[in-house]
Amino acid sequence: MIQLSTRDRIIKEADRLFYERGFDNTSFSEIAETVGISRGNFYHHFRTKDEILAAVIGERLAARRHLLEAWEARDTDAVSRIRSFIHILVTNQSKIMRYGCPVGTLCIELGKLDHPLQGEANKVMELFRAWLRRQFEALGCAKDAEDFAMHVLAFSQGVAVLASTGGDKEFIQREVKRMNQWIEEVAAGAIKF
Amino acid sequence: MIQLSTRDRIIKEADRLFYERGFDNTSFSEIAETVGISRGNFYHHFRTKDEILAAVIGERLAARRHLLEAWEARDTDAVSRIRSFIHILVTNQSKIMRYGCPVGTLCIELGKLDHPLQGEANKVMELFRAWLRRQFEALGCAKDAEDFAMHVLAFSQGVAVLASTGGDKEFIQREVKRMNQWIEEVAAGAIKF
DNA sequence: GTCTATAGTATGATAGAC
DNA sequence: GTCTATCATACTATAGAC
Repeated sequence: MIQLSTRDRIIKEADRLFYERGFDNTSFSEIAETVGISRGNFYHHFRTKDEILAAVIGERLAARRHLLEAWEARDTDAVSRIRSFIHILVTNQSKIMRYGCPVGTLCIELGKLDHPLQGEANKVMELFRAWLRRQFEALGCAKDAEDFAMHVLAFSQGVAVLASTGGDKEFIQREVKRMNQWIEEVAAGAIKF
Repeated sequence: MIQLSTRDRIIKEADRLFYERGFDNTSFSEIAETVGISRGNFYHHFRTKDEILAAVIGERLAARRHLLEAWEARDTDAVSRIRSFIHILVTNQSKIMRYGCPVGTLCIELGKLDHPLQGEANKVMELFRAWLRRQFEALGCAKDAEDFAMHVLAFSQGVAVLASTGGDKEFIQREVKRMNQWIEEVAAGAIKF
């Protein structure tokens, strides 16, 4: 177990707080307090709030990239890979039921704030979309791969939103089952549109 | 054209600003400025920020209730009614592509703020869910009506999130078409799960 | 009902000692 | 690298004149 640098500890806690409480609603004081350093020290590592947001988004991008690569290495067929993606909803069930999807909620918030880093946050969604698209292409859905990728993404976002506003575990599991069934039908060539 | 009272004008503008910029990110000054009154006068009508949020949610609840009643009066069959619900995505296309769904984004934001009025905001989602459930029951899906209602809600939320983070008009229309097709299959009894 | 003035607090951010 | 001030600003909210 390697000791994280102060900078990395800040990014880690900011990441968590931005997710759980929202970016705008999280203050420097809160992050500093959680990390266990003073506000002044905080500014030694990050000069502005946008700087730490950029670092958090960068970290999220890298983490997701690694995750997708790991699935690509582990799962040999495209169907299993897409199922791995969908399974995030089950793996992160309890957090999603409380705070929704970290990617979707940040994109939405930055959009409303008209924040300059909105485009950066959207890149995480982009990463998923492009990866899913490649999987559907590998499945032979050349023409519809983009459409199918967007459909899977929209599905996962919708489930996350509803799970965090009154949904229960069973709801998530039912929807995941439904989506897995849809994937099977797509793979079998049963779905044209 | 009846002249709105100052109170109603405040609610109307606050509703719009909460949707477009978010609740927390909208200040009293901004609302007062938009309405064209002073901050002091604002406090004559609403004493706290939570008071105006409660009024906005109450107004939204009433408006949606009327909308659902109007559809129930206009559309005689359940399939048409559910399609009317789905069609909101097309009707409000341009705003959804910018700010997402007013209902979903407020619920998510209040959740992260751990706001006391979170439950009130969720009631709007609840209203949709119960209405959709009744439509599916009328369709003869007694056992699965709740599941199907949640599925339609999740679908609409997912499309709204993705449309506001890189989606285009065509994406919304493709998904609406896909969902309408699914409704037809449910009505025909082709879908069990 | 509408206004001006102002209190009190929290925030993002800086300066400078150790 | 870490800390203790400190600043300027924006915000919610109140008091009181007209």
